[in-house]
Amino acid sequence: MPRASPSTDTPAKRTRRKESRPSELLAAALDLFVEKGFAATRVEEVAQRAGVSKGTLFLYFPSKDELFKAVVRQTLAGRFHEWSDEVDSFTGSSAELLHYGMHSWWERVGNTQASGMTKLMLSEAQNFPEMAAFYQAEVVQPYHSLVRRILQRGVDRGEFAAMDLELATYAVTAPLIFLAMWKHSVGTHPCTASVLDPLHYLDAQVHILLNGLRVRPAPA
Amino acid sequence: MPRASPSTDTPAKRTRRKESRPSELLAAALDLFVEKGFAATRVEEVAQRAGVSKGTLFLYFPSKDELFKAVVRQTLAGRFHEWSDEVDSFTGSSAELLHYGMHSWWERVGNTQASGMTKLMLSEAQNFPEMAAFYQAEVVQPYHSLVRRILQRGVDRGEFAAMDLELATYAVTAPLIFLAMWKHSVGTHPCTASVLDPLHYLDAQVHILLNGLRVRPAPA
Amino acid sequence: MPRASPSTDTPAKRTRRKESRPSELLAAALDLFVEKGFAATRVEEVAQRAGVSKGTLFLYFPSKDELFKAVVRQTLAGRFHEWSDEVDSFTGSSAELLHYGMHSWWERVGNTQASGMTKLMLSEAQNFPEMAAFYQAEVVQPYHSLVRRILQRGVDRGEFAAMDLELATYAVTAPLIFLAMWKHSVGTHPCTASVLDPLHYLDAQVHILLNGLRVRPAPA
Amino acid sequence: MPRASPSTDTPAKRTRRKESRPSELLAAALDLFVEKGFAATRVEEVAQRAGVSKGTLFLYFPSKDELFKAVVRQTLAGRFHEWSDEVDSFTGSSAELLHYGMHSWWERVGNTQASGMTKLMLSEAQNFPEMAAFYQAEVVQPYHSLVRRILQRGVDRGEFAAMDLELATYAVTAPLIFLAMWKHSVGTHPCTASVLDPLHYLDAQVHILLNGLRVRPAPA
DNA sequence: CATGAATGAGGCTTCATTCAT
DNA sequence: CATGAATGAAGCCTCATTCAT
Repeated sequence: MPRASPSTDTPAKRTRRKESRPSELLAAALDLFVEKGFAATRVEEVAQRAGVSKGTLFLYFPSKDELFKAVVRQTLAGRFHEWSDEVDSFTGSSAELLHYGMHSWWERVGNTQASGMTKLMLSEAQNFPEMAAFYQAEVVQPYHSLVRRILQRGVDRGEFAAMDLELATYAVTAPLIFLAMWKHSVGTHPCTASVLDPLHYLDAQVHILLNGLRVRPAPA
Repeated sequence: MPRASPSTDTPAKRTRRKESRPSELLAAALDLFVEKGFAATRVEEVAQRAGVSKGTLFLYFPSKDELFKAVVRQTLAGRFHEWSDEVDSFTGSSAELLHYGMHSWWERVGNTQASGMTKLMLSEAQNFPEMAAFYQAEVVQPYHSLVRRILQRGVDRGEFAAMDLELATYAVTAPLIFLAMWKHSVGTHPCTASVLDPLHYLDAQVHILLNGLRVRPAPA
Repeated sequence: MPRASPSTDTPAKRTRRKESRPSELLAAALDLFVEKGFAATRVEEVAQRAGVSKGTLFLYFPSKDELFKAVVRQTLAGRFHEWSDEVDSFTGSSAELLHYGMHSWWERVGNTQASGMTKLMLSEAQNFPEMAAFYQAEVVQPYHSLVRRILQRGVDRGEFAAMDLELATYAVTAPLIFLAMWKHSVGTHPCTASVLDPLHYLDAQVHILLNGLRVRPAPA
Repeated sequence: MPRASPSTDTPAKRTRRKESRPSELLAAALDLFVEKGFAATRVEEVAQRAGVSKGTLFLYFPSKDELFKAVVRQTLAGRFHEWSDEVDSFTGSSAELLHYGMHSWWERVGNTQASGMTKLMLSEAQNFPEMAAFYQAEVVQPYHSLVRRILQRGVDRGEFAAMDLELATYAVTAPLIFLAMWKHSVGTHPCTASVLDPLHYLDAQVHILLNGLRVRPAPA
C-alpha cells in the first residue's frame, strides 16, 4: 500500500530509507532463499527484489553468508518466548493445549515463509556448521523444551499416560517437519498441491497422537 | 599392464573396470550430493572419490545436471516392485504388516544412502522441476499406493477402522521423512547424534499409529 | 552551538572551520598515502581522519587522483626558497654548511611527514607521470641545484677538491633517500626500528663524504 | 627462441606446458608489478602477458597475494648463498672485494628487474606484514651479514680502520637502495634517464667509501 | 578411453563517486 | 555547505566444461 505511485518501471529514484532497508532485504532474501536455495540465489537478485542495487545490500550485510544468518535469526530465533508464555497461562486440558500448539505452529511458522527456513536449515546445515549450532541452540532446543513442557503438563495432571518424553517429542515434531518439507518441495507442484490439506492433516495427527498418549479408562 | 588375470569373460582388457565406472561415479555423487547439497558439491570431488579424473566423469555424464538426474534415477529405480510382492504374499496381521513395512523401509532405505536421496530430492526439487516430476511419478506415487494397499488390507480384513486413506498415508510417511531428514542434517552433529534411536523411535510411531488406526473393542 | 566565542573576525559562523578543511584533508591524506600507499588508502578513511564525511571530501577535491596531486603540491610547495637563502648567508666553512644542510634536511623533511612524500613520489611516480614531472621540476631540480651550490662553494673556496658535481650530488642524496625509505618501510617494524639511529647515521655519512670531498694536505 | 611461429595473433592454441607455466607467470608478474605496482596490476594482465587465461594463473598460484610472494621469493631470496661463497674464496684486497661486491650487485640485482622488487617491497611492506617479515629474514639479514663479513675481513686484515660495522653497512647500502629507487621511479623519465650513469656513480661511491674506511698512513 | 591443463562465464565483494536530503 | 545512503563499474576468484595429449 505504501509507495503506490512509483512502482511501475522508473529507474530506481535513489530514495533514502536507511531504516527500512534491512527488513526489506531480509524479506527479499527469505523469499529467494526459500524459493531457490542458498547457493542458487544471487545477491543481485535479492537486491533487485528489495528494490536496491547490489552495492546497497553490502551496506547492510557484510557478506552473503551473513545475510543468510540474519535471515535465520530474524525468521526463526526468539519465536518461542511468546509460545512459552502461552503455555504457562493456558487453562484448558493438555489435549487442547497440544492441539492448540500444533495449529498455532502451522499458523505462525508452517504456513509462513518461516517454514521455508526450516527446510533450508535442514538442507544446508552441513555447509554452515556455525549456523547449525546457532539453529540448534536458538531454535531446536527451545522448541523441544516447549513441547516437553506441554507433555509433562499432561502427565502431571493425569491426562496423559507416563511416557518417554524424548520419543514423544519427536512424535509431535515429525508431522511438523513433514509439513514444512512437503510445502516447500513436492508440495509446490500443481499435481500434488491440493492433495494434502495441512490443517486437516494436522487434526488427524493430533488425534492419532492423543489416542497414543491419553490415559485409557482401563484398556480391556 | 597389471591386473591381467581377472578378465573373466569379457573380450577386451579393461572392460570390467570400465563398466563399473558409471556406478562408482554415481555412488560417489550420491554421497557428496547428500552430504553437501548439489551446488556445494564439485564435480572434481565426485571424480576423485570415484578414483577417476575430472575429464573421465564427463565421458559418462554430459553435465553436472545430468549426473544429478542419473543419481536420482539409479537410486530410485524400481524399488517398490519387491515390496509390492511382499505385501501381496504377507500372511500375518495388518498391524504386523505395517510394522514390518516401516522397519523394512528403515533397513532398506532409511538406514542406507538411499535415504540421502530422499533428502536430496526434497532439498533440490525446486531447482530441478523435471526431476521432481520424475520423482513424483517413480517414487512418491508407487510408495503411496503401497502404503494405501497395506492400510486398505487392514480395513478390508476388519483390523483397522475405516479411515481417510490419504491422511493415514501421510501419517505413516511423516516419521519416515522425519527420520531421513534427521539422519542427514542435525543428526550428523555429535551433540544430537545419540539422542534419537531410530529403531526405538519407529517402534513408538508404529505403536501410536496402530492405536489410532485399530478397530476398538467398543470405546466406552 | 559551542565554539561561539573564537570566531575572531570572519563574518559567518563556520567560516574558520570551513577554510581549514582542505588542509585537514590534505594532512590526513598525506598520512594515509604514506602509510598504506595510494591504492590501499580509501577516501573514506581520509575523510574520517579529517573528521568529515566522505561526501565533503569530494566538495574540495574532485577525485582521489586530484587529492593525491594536491597532497604532492602542498607538501612540496617552495620548500627550497628558505634553504637557498640560508646557503647564501652562511658564513662558516663549506664542510660545516654541508653538515648543517643534511641535518637540517633531517629536521625539516626527513623526520617529518614530508619525508613520506618522498617515499610516496618514488613509489607512485610510474602511475602518475604528470605528478612525476611536477615533482621533478618543483622538487628534484631545486634540491639538486641547492646541493650543487653548496659543493661549488666548497670548491670555489678551496675547501673541496675539484669533483664531478653531478655525481657528488647523488652521493649526498643517497643517504637522504635511504633514510626516507627506511623510516617509512622496514623502519616501522619493531625489530628493526631501533637498529638505525638516523642522526648518528647522518653524521657518519657526512664524515665519509667529507673525507671523500675534502682537499687533502698532500695525500702521500 | 622457442615458440617462434605461433607468436602472432592466433587465439591461444590451448597448449599444455605445465612445467614452464609457473616461471612464465612469475616473469610476467615481476614485469607488471615492477612497472605498475601491486595494486594497479590486474591478475588478468599477468595471465595475458604470460600467454594464458585468467583461470590458468589460479591453477598455479592460489591468490594474487601468493603470486606476489612467489615473485619475491624467486626474485630476491636465496641469492646470497652464491655471494657468500664468492666472498669466502676471494683472494684480492678487501677494497677490491667491496668494489667487486657492489658492482656485482648492480649486475645481478640493480640492473635487473630484481631491483624493481626491492623498490616494491619498500613501497608495499606495510600492506604485507607477513611478506615484510619474510623479506627481512630472507633478504635483508643475509645481505647485511654478507656486507658485514666483507667489512670485518678488511678490519681483520688491517686494510680498514676499526669501525661501527652497523653504520658502515648502511653506508654501503644507501647507494644501492638509492639506485634501485632511482631506476624504477624518476629514472624512467626520459629527461632524467641519461643524467645518472649507475656504474659511474657506483665507482664514485666505492671511492668515497674507501676513503672513509681505509686505514690512513698517519693522518697528519 | 583417460587424463588433467586450460578456459572463461559468472558470482561475490570493494570502493570511488553521486545525489537526495 | 555537509551528509551518508545509494550506485555500479571493476576486480578477484571459482568451477563446470573442453580438448590436446
